[in-house]
Amino acid sequence: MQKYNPKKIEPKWQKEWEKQGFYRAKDNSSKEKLFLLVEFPYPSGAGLHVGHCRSYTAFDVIARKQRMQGKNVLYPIGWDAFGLPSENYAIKTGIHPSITTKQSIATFTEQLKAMGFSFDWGREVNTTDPNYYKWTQWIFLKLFEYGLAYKAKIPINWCLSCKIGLANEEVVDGVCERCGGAIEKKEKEQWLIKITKYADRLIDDLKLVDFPERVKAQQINWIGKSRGALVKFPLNESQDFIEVFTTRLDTIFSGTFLILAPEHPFIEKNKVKITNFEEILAYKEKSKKISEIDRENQEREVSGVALEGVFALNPATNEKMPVWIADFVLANYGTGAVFADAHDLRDFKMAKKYNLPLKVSILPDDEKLAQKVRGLEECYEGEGILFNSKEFDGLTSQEARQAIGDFLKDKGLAKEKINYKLRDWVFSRQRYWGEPIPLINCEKCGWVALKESDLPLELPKIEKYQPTDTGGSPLSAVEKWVNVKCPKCKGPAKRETDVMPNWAGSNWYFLRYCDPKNTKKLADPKKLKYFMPVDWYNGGMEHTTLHLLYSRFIFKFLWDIGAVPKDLGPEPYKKRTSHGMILAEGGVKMSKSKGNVVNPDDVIKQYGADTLRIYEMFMGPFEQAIAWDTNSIKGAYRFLERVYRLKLKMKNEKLKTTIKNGKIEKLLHRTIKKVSEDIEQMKFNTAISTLMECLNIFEKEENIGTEDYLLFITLLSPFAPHLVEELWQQTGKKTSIFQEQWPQYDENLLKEEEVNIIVQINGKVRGKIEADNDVSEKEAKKLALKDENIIKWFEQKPIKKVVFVKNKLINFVI
RNA sequence: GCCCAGGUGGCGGAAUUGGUAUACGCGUACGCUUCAGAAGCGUAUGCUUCACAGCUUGGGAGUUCAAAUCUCCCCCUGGGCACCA
Repeated sequence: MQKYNPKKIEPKWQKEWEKQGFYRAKDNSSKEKLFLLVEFPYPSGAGLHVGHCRSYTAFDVIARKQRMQGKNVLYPIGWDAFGLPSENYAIKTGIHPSITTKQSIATFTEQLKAMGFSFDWGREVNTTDPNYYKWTQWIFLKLFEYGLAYKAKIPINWCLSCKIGLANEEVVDGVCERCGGAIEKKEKEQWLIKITKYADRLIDDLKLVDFPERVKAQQINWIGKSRGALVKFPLNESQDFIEVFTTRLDTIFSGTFLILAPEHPFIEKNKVKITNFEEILAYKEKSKKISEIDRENQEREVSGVALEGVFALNPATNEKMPVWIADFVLANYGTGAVFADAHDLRDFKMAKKYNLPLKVSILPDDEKLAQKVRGLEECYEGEGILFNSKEFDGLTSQEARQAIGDFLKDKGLAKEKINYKLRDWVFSRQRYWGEPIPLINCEKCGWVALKESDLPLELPKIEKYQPTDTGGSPLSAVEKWVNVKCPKCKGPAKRETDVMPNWAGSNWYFLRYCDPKNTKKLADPKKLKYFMPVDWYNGGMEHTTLHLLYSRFIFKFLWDIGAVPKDLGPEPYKKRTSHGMILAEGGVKMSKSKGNVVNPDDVIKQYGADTLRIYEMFMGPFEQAIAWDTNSIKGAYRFLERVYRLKLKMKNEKLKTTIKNGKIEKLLHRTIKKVSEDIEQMKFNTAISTLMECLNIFEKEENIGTEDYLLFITLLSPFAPHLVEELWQQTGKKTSIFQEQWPQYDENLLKEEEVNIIVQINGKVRGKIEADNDVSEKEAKKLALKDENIIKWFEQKPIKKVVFVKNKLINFVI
């Protein structure tokens, strides 16, 4: 007997499908389009991860089904290939990143093809290809042209021993990730992008898209919009003032001192007045060493130092306020200064510690709590009724914010202000393996953009990938490349040597898929108009804040300047979903160092790609993280083997195609409905369990017609495409299963003629009766009371009440 | 601290419009097949009990004829955000 042999059938059909070009999306089609987007992988040396296989299989299932439903599906793939691992590898070995990248891409391609994914390989993009990054650079020049890219000095994490700037993610537990050395904040010139200009739109337009609520919440949270006021605190005996941002203007009457961030420019400016300047400098030095990550530790005790010799005035009470510095006040949020009062826990702790004055101005409703608050036994941070606030006494916090705001505004001491947590986006990296920034710095003309015709500005080949001692990019050592003539005045000038961050290439790749070979534009507007927006974007949770935010921003910008057609609307993605991670056995993360990485190649070798696909779709809910279980793969393999054997069994027994089996027909229509609906809702695990149930019945049933069997395998085809194609063509079909129509179900065939009705007594299940569909209450009652097993429970007691649910149950209350 | 998701057999999970809890799969046991093993097939499998029956969806209370599903309180796990003024 022939055995199910995936090793033989899988490569055969993969070749055949590629030859036929089934999966090419057509640029011009009268069909409705469907743009399915998965996050393109970083081609690492480690090879394809089983996690990639999970999400790519999920969308492959949807793509295959939707094609069979008549859609022109665009399901593309590409490579997000700039990045640190290749560069670090180059530093270690001297092998150019372009070589390692090429090798990795070749491996990934082979692996993806072995999975049988129906990608449109004709549209492959690669962020490190000059023909691609030409347009990444073009977008940067547009940002520059529209004044959204600017250079500024900002503090970065500086590793003292590696002499290199680190991203926040590279600082682990306050020390350098690579060498474990100390980190210091250092000011450095960086290119920044004014994403803050789009903050409101990035919040408001979330109304237009279908993203999970938590993803929307994360985006909103990251942007961190808060409404408040800017308040001026005049300085004693001076015209000067300190400006403070607050959202709690209602508490201003309890403001008893001011706290500045240690980095606040006020300190340097008022050097002369401050009598304990040495002490201040020491504190500043100390706080420099505390990284952002350590600041997150709330258990840390509050600390601070007074600026001796300086006083401010509370604009509401005119009372004198000491001015302090403390490291819990952040220089880059608000104005880098706060007014401290009894209604903020940190301020409260600080006042207690250093014996600073405290005053209460808000009282809670709760009398008992109010008593404690009044006695300064407890810090009350909530809203309440004003107290100790002159004419504003008795107002609610909300009313008071408005009233006090108006009062101070009249005196010119306050104005409304909306503040954002979102910072402008640092767009420079002092690295090699990234897109060169296409700008030239001329002593006379300043920053000058390259002409569009001079793009792409190719990354020069170099020998040394190590960053320079001064923290400059490795490119800054390539003098021939750096020293150029100014495009404007032809005088001596220097290229920018920083490169773009990883995000640059992934911000807009979905646009390039619509028209990947265009040399004149980033993509033809006509093609964009047809394929965009992305109908459904799936990716990892780790990208739902930054990548999503950045790419939404870039799309909006391109939309604003007319680089993408206006009628598309301001959002690139209609719908976003996230897949759960695949963990190693035991629920820990897969990692090379732990040696628990599952290689998809090994699974394919042992069981075949179809088994891996079925297993990963069946293992659990798609959006949930789940641990790998080697044992369970067998179940997926057994299922496919049984499907294969059923075909053989049918052939041997010479079953005819004409068998009409009402029971099986009904089963199939129920299965069509459930599988079709489950796929669209990404409930792949229950879709497969429904198919398994169907097979279980098929195996027990003698009278299965070929037509029934073919319908069943059609439903299985998106999950196990190779096996089904093989079985399909073995029945003598000359064309591919994937040229077929997706089956439709008949509403009338979903109903059963007979139903089981549960009989309950006092809510407990005591039996069940078989009855015709839609049986009446009266009839059901009669049937139930005939049954001896049910009657015995009544024990002569009278029936108080009967609850009847049609086709489900009858409950007697006695 | 705040926000979100979740807690169901030995395991992954199903059922959330309130209406048979444990579908489907893994594992386990026994049997068939085999020289033997692997694979396969069949049967059983929530817990307690010889049985009758009772109990069971993190814990507690409540609403209801009826609760995994709804309400309240508490506990735990995972994820995100966070000295944000």
